[in-house]
Amino acid sequence: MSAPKLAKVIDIHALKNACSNCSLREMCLPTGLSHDEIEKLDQMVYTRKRVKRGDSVYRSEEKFGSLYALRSGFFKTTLVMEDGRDQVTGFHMAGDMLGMDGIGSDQHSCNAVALEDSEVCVIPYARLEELSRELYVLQQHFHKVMSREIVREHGVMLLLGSMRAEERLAAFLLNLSQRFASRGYSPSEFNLRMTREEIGSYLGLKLETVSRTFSKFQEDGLIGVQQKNIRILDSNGLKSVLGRDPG
Amino acid sequence: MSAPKLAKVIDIHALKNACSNCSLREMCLPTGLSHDEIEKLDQMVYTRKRVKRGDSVYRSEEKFGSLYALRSGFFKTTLVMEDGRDQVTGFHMAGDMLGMDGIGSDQHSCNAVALEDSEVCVIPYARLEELSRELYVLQQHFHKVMSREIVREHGVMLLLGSMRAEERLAAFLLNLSQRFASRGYSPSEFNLRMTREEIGSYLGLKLETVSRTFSKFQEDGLIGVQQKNIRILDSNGLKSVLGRDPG
DNA sequence: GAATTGGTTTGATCCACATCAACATTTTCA
DNA sequence: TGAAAATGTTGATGTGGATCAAACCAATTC
Repeated sequence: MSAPKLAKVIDIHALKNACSNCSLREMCLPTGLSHDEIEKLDQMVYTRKRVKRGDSVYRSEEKFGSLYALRSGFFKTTLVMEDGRDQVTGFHMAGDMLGMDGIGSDQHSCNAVALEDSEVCVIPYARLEELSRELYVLQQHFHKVMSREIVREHGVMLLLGSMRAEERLAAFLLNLSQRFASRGYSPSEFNLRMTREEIGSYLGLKLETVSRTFSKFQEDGLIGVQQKNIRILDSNGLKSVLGRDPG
Repeated sequence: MSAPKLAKVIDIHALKNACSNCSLREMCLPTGLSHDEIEKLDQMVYTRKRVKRGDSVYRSEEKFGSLYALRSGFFKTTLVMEDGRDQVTGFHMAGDMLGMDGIGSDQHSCNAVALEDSEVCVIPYARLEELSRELYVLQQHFHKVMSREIVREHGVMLLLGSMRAEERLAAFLLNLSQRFASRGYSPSEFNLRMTREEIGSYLGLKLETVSRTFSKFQEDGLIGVQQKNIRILDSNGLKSVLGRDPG
């Protein structure tokens, strides 16, 4: 694992009205805000960072100062144990918010690593708190974003604690599919940005098990796999893998 | 599993200055607030509920309206899958905040069940949002509480995804011990409020494995177990179980 | 276009934990 | 108080996924 590198900082005042013009405004912070209110956001979100594949926006133990709205690209967040074992705690795509783990202790508690060249909007946290005291809708939306992160993690706990390998992978694929769909991409064909090992880490499985399970799903006609390219051929079939008797 | 029962509602205007006089004010919402500010909280938190063992403060799918500060007692939160499998997602004790899962979708996504007769303070969520726009310290503290819940869940994901049975149970005991300690109880002797099955569900293990592992720890002189009573005899020993080579 | 590198697939074997089963102990409540 | 129900312990056995090992494939790099 390489040392963290400095990501490039871009002044987006040049790109007049950052949030106002952003295609993600319906699924990001501006959700529900009026035009005038979004202009206030624009003043707060005044930098973007390019993050190259493999680099991180923040690392565990680092001082917390900002949240990051993922504008384009793909991230994983990871935790590392003292003995080196590490665990992927999430995969994140455009519109997702990163960094909320840092608020509670004023320092980050995981690493946010780009799985492809990405771009994030930097949201200085103090400014966000300030503005959300002023704009009710912003406050409300921010709370929802945090709450949903809690619920998402509940779901992962259910997956890790109660599901078998096939169920985990099916749930994973269906979740990805649904998230791509809600961003306007095809729910039935997409490219994985992460390796089998990263999928395994997220799902509490070894990479060989992930690979074998992909092959099994393919044999069963549920999906088509070719390296990182996934086609979902029978999404109902995948759904029925969940909660099915083993065997 | 019995149907939810109505918990008893108590008017705490009678108990003048609810939060002001509460012994938990240092670890609950009032943290960091001035005397005058706490008095504003008092106006917001105007009911308490007694919740009997086995009853719940809220259940999955129920409309969300309030958060609950756990004043005394002990809770578990659980998720239930369609096929009936269920997963304990957390154990909660005095000073903890329950219900934040409901904010994102305006309905609860898990069940909060009392493991012993308990008492919660009802915090109407709309009032909390309002007041936290007014009181910076309250806003800040509330955000920290949510963030810490996210971090806690990260920890559980690490546990479920990367640890072996002994490590999980050791981590569980150390966590409980530390939480009792921070509440002024003995970190080295306490009574479990949950069954082996509930521990197992939380840790992604079967109850037999939990029981065997307790016995093993006892043989190794790490803990003393007598049913629900736990004495931690060698907390460093327990710590060294974490991250140790299998065997 | 050969060689290297990082990732993936597949087979053979192993083991940690699940499952099944029997019994012991504690709690509940008639 | 005593019978039934719930919970906990322990042993014997089974199995899903881990581990070990060997190719294979795709993308870089020289």
